[in-house]
Amino acid sequence: MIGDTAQNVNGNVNGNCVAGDAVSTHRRHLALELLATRERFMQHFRPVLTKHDVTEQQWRVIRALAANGGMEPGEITKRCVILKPSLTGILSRMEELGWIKRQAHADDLRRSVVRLTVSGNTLHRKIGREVEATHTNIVNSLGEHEFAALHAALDRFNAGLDRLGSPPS
Amino acid sequence: MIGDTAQNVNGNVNGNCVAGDAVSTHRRHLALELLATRERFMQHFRPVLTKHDVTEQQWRVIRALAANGGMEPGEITKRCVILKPSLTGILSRMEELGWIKRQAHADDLRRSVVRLTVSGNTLHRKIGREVEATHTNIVNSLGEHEFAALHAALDRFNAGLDRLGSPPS
DNA sequence: CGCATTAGGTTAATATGTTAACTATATTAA
DNA sequence: TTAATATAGTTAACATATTAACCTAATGCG
Repeated sequence: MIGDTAQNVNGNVNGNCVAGDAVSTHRRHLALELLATRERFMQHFRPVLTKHDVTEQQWRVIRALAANGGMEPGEITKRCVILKPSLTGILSRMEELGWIKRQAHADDLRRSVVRLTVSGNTLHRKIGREVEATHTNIVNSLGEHEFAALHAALDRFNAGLDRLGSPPS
Repeated sequence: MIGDTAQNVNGNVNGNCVAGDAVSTHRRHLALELLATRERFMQHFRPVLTKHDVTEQQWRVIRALAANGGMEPGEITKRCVILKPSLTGILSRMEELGWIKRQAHADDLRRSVVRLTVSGNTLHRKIGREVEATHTNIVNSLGEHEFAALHAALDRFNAGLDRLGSPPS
């Protein structure tokens, strides 16, 4: 990835705007940049997860359960940013792997409560150590300020989205 | 979504840290927050795309092609943050829909060049107008500063990742 | 030239994302 | 109490994500 200027067939370089574009093609695309940044960041952690045969989503669920101790699927979907139909399969597989268990809710027969098993907790500690170590390395390399600044910018942006309200679903 | 404090079965609230957690469960998770923020932001645009039966990924490709006029698949994967195996199917479907065409590369028989068709360009202008309008609404509501600040924070963070180099693949 | 290596894309298998429809249970109100 | 409605999860169908293996064409080099 060194020296590939990514010049396309038209002779344009790096997506610079060309005259005559009807719709704005030159502004920055926040959603794409959030995606790209997350992707670059995650690349540092993916080897750790892959090594332990855990998917990103499974790791998110494990971390949420380790932090909260017992959650209903509905809670998990919100905290882990996973849609309900996806979570159904994710939990099924995690249950088969013996990492979690589901128990029925006493009052409401629709609901259930998900918990980490002992081996699930063990897995969390094992992977967690490596993830934290990797994270610490990156923080030390980039500086805590960069992280704090990005978190702060995200907070302010989210606060703005809060004020804006929900989109017309 | 008003007044749901998300209290879990253990009585903990909002994922606050519990005593005795072996691995750090209280720090902020940047990757998750980038994902969540992007998701919340995208919710405002999803209705527009859905209305025109275009997926997020297809829209990214359309926008990239509209801005660059002709790209090789390899370029598209980088700009749109789509892996090669995924792009294969995405381009096939877009070709069937008549939005793009592929032509062979003169020199290198492995490569190909992807371009928007006339109807692909029409679709881009149509959706683009609505997307830009939505975007303008959000910017006006949140203030340009919030966007600029987040973009700047992302830039600085990415610069830090640049200095860090590629992860051990 | 002949061969090993590299690069651009595709295929395959499995997991997840996304929307809509559906089941079972709860809740609400007439 | 009953009928309408709402809620928690699942199922179904298709699109995309992810990794590994594969295929073909191009490159580098002896």
